[in-house]
Amino acid sequence: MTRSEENYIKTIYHLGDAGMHSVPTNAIASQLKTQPSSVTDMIKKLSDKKYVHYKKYRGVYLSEKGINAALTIIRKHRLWEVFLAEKLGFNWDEVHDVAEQLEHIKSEKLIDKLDAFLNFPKYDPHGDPIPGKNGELAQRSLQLLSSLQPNDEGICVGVKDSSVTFLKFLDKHNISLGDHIKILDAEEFDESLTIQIDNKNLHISKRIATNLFIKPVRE
Amino acid sequence: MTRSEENYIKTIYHLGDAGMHSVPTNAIASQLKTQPSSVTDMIKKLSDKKYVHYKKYRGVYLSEKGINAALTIIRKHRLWEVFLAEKLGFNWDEVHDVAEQLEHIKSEKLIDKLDAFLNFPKYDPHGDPIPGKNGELAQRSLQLLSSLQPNDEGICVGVKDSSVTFLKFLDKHNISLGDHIKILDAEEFDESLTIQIDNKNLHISKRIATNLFIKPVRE
DNA sequence: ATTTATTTTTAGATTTACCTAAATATATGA
DNA sequence: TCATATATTTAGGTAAATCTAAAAATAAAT
Ligand SMILES: [Mn+2]
Ligand SMILES: [Mn+2]
Ligand SMILES: [Mn+2]
Ligand SMILES: [Mn+2]
Repeated sequence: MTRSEENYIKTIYHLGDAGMHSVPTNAIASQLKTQPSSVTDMIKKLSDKKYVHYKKYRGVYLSEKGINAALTIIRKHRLWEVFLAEKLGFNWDEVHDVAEQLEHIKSEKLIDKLDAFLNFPKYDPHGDPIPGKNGELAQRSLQLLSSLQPNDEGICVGVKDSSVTFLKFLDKHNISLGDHIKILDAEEFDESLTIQIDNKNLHISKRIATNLFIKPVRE
Repeated sequence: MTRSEENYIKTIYHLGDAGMHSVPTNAIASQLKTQPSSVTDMIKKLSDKKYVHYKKYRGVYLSEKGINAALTIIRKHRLWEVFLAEKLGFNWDEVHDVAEQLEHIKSEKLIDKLDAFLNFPKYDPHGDPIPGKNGELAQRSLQLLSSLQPNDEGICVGVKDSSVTFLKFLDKHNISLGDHIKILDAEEFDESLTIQIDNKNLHISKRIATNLFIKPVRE
């Protein structure tokens, strides 16, 4: 698999919700910042190679083979992110771009050894689950912070938006994964929330609340 | 710089003895397993970009810019080799191929952090010096084992041939870098040597002796 | 100094991953 | 339903890095 093929497969996986539904050509094009015609070309190649199912004008979705390929790349990407953050001291907003390169290194042994070296982590620095060697994905019961009610409590376990700006915003307000969060008040007007985090009170907008994953804890 | 350009620069550096003298087209072609005509094409590009000095039919040699580029790539290659061997437990005959891929990852921050994580190593697993951030190369006084006389002693600090077969041979006979070696006897007929290593006596052929670097120690 | 052999370059193709512009299919909405 | 808007594909092209075959330059050998 070429680097380009890998990037397409990964993109189709993410856009198609883990290979569940089909993905329109234009969505892939805008994600990869290429022209739709380039996507059509590549889709044909991936289809010939049986990574995707494709019917003209009907979008693509990943085959079993394609899903496995995607999971392998995502596994590598996320393990490298853990390495960069845990071992090299990168901030969580810096790991993604470098991991985009490292994910294409071809060596099964390297990934297995890296996995062991990192102590078989289950989640990456953004709280996303790391697929196992055979593609197993940890599934957690988690909800968006925005869906909680006053007095609900939980642990912050992931970010939905992992853009640099959002991650830097969280840093600025001292919100990190693992933090215990309790909803103190919900403002009906703008759906903003007052939360208790790290024993301090914080008022956050709806926008923020819809991008933080919480694992609820029984009071 | 593209990956291909980097590979050419690195090859020219090695074949031209650290950029000292010029390198014939065919040498580059056979090293990179490409056709001489492909080399000519690339050389023209590298010349346009001022990485090499080139006169038709006269071979190429690296410019100052080219030497710096080469040292950067070699620095990355060797740091990754140290990482693979020291941190991930790769054997020294397995690190090179993976490092060939890792050396092309583009992130200055990554390399600086990796360097620090590894505790600023001066040599790679084969005893080759690791260029510093500004291209400084440690120079040691070292000679080939084959050049020593009976009763001379030294520390084994590097391999000249770092092919998988030679490294595996050394493993088999328990020869590793850092070992103290003393010449017991030199056979004039076939230039083989009897050496004391690790308190055991070993008889080695000329071929072996010309591929081990020794740092002599005063008796 | 010629001839012959070797090395290197040129000329012209090929493959991959892109692109633009035009054609065509699908979706939307009056 | 039929016209219009949008999405997608086709057709034809480009740049990078390769290749083969042929031409030209250099080196080696008589
Ligand atoms: Mn990422
Ligand atoms: Mn991530
Ligand atoms: Mn190496
Ligand atoms: Mn090495």
